[in-house]
Amino acid sequence: MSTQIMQILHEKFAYSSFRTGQREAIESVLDKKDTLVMLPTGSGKSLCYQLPTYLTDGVTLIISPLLSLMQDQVEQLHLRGEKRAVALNSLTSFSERKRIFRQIKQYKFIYTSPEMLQNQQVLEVLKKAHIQLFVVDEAHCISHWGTDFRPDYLALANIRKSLGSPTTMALTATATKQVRDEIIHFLGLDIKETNQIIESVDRKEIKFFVEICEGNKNEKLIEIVKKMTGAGIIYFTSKKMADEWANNLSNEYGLRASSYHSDLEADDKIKIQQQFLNNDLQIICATSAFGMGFNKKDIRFIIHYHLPSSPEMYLQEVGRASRDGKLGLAILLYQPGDEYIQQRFIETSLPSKEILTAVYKRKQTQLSESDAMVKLAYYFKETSINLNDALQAIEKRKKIKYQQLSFMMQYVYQEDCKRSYLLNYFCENKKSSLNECCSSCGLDQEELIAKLNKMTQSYKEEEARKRVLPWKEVYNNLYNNL
DNA sequence: CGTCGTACCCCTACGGGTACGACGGTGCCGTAGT
Repeated sequence: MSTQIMQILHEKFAYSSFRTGQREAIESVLDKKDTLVMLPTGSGKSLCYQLPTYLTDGVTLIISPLLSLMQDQVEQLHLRGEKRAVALNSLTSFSERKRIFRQIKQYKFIYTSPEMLQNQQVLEVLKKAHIQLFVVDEAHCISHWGTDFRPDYLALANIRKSLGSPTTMALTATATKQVRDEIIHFLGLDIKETNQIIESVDRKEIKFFVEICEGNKNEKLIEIVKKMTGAGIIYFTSKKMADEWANNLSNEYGLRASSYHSDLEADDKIKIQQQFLNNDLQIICATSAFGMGFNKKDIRFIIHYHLPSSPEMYLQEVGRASRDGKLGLAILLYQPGDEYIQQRFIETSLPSKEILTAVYKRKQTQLSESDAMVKLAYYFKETSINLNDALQAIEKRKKIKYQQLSFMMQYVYQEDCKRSYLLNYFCENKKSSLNECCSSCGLDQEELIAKLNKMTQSYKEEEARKRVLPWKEVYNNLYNNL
């Protein structure tokens, strides 16, 4: 088996060795063990399910949170010469869907959404397909989004069961012990039998800073951004602010900036990502909509204008910097009162007592079942025998969210090592004694920025060296100079 | 918290001031209607 694995790695993926965790994950599912894999972003998680797919009969079903992610993965497989990959979602045309249904058994990789699996026709077809590996990509979404605004994520255990309980693999980059337990729970896996492959969430190359502002946050943001020459993301908690700042930075300060949030059309999202990748844009002013599945190697700074909802969110967003393994800067700008937005989100994102009561009393006339909040209420109804239990469960959820928020507040005011504090949340200890670690460890921001800018400069020079003039251009230049 | 929209007031006319309340974020799918 071992030589077979290496052979596939070489032939299909053109790699000669594995990165940390990959081999273990692959061997685990080949051994038919349900597996939870937590590897840092950009460490090749898709290989963990793609490779074993080639060593088994049958189909691998991948549940993915975003349409763009599905399209991306399918495209990459196609480019690698794997034609037996397909995405089954709302973008699939009726005729295409019919064709997929007809030849379902011929595919090796089927990508779909949790919502799509609620469609009985889709499920019936998949039942016939002999799914041998059930994969949940970005599995923290089960816990984060499922319990929040995409309740269909919570139905995956039943789906999995009705597909004959295939070997299951959940992949994520950041999940606390609690979130990992929830993933296992909502997939209907046995916690003792599930093999967990966990790597550290620490990204040593990213340096943490917190700036506590007293009414001068805007000036502070400008001050920092003006110094930066490399690529960066500024995260906001409001779409409007993201738009305003993107305009402000480009019109007033001549920076190449654009905003990114859920109001954008899919085409524009792709366009902006592409421009950022090509360094046609230097700065993205984004809401939390930006980043999942996005892989730009040389992002040098991540600034948070608003307070993130949790340490997980913060590490996810910050983790988009420094994929090249070189230095990166993470700055959180905090102004007293910033936590109120998050508090409001907590208070309004769970079903109210009124909705819950209506659901329990089946007063369906006033309820639209497509409403995520109502669906979530139904979920609480299914899992709690009576209304009081459900209300208590909701209170418990709220409490967890408040704990996460208060952890971020403590992070802001933490005078000891910021990194250690974040790692503690993930039950990890800071391994090496990093002197150059964070603002609490006495790291100098100016010096770091100078280093980052130097790095960006050498990147640009390298790119310029690589850029050899195409012969046509050379010819035209010569011709024009005659 | 900060911002923005709306209702209301004043009391006669269209407009300015203010007080109060609402809102801020993440994505699938399907269906109605163009």
